[in-house]
Amino acid sequence: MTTSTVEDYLKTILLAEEAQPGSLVATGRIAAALQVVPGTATSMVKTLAESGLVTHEPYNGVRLTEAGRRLAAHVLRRHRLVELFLVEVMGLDWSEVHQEAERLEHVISERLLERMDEMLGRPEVDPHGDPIPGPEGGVAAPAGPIWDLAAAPLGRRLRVTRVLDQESQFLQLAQELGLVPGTEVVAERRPEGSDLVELTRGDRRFSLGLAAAGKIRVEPVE
Amino acid sequence: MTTSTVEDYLKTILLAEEAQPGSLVATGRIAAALQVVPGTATSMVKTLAESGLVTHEPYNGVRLTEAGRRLAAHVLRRHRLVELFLVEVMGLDWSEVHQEAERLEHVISERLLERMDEMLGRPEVDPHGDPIPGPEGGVAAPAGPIWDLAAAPLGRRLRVTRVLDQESQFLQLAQELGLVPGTEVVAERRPEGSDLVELTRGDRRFSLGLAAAGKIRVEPVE
DNA sequence: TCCAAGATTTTGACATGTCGAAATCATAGT
DNA sequence: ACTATGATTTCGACATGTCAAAATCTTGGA
Repeated sequence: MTTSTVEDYLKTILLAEEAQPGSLVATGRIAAALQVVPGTATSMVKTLAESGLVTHEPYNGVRLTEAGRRLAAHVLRRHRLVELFLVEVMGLDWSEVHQEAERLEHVISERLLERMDEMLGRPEVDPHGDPIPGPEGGVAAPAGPIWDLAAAPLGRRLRVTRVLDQESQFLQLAQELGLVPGTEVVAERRPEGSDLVELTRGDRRFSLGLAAAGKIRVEPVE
Repeated sequence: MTTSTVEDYLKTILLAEEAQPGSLVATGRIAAALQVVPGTATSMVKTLAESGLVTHEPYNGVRLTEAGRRLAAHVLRRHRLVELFLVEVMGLDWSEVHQEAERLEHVISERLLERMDEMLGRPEVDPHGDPIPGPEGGVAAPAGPIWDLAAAPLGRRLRVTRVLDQESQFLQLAQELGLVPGTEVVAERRPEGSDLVELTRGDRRFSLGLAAAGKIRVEPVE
């Protein structure tokens, strides 16, 4: 049986690999993400390597094996289906489901997971727009260009597709501004040196710092 | 933070106290219920005693303190609300929810628990008829006589109120026979020395061994 | 009363996952 | 080409929860 600690490490490594495709994941990044000291991450990585879930190049980094990737994708599937379930069925706020899912993802049976998936209509994304891996671990590839509000062209109609931050504080802000997956916005201007972008949503105007804007993925409407 | 191991021990002790009100709980019973060797239960009991959750009379047994009882009741509340939720909302079979709840009970937040309670209409019993402790730990006291099918008077209309076994095999059998909380049966005869009771439910007749019959709680109808 | 059988506790050991601190490695900048 | 800096690894220690086996206690029956 894989412990929930192992599941957490694998999930973290998968997310880091997706953030930087092709490169090895540094043990330091794993340690930071899981809030443990670097030595702890190293020793756990060695354990994972002995179990054949990752390959470890000492002093260099780590990469999931096929078995590790499969397991990690399955944890992520549970996490994201649970998040969507908590929002859609239980009526919890999207800013508070991450933590809950963080614990539930380790104890949900296949059977219960299947029921959730069925109730939700085989969804492809969670409340934050993050793709939900299928039962076999694959994710639906996004079509079209990948923009965010810090880089998307000005003056075009854009639809929010994804919010890349799980902090409840940021999510509450995004919700207040209406920057949730599905809503439409236009990036009007990025004044030189201002480090922010001016947006309109319907007839509301507001601004967002570029760091925050970079966490809001969008796609062109039509 | 109380670990889920501690929660399991407390819950086990609470159930054992309820089964034999007034008497101390033997460490051996705890060990058997939790599938650990006796020495393990002893050392855990000592830990619980140091935390002020139980009082321990060495070689004699253990009893929950007020703090321990409150915590245990809360675990039981989570367990039973989750069971009911899984049956009512998720459509799982009552014979398979116990194991699932056994894990979920340790990771459900207060918030999610409250949502479940609300969705279910503040229920008082779980799918097996077991009472659900309130948020403060109290349980609704059953009114009237407490009978089971091994002892209930013959020839009277009886309503099943509770099934005292969580084994999925037994629960499946009970379901096939229609011996689930709410249904009506009559105990017709208990032939001398036969070790069984003959029952009717509607126009169906069947028999049940006394050991099994003793696990089916009933109350008189009107 | 005394003892044997059964239950309980004690003891020493182990697995897991963590930390702090020392040792080691990689590499950017001179 | 060297070195200082930052990242990584190693090492020893600890907490939790478990087991196996030895020691201890309780108690019913001769």
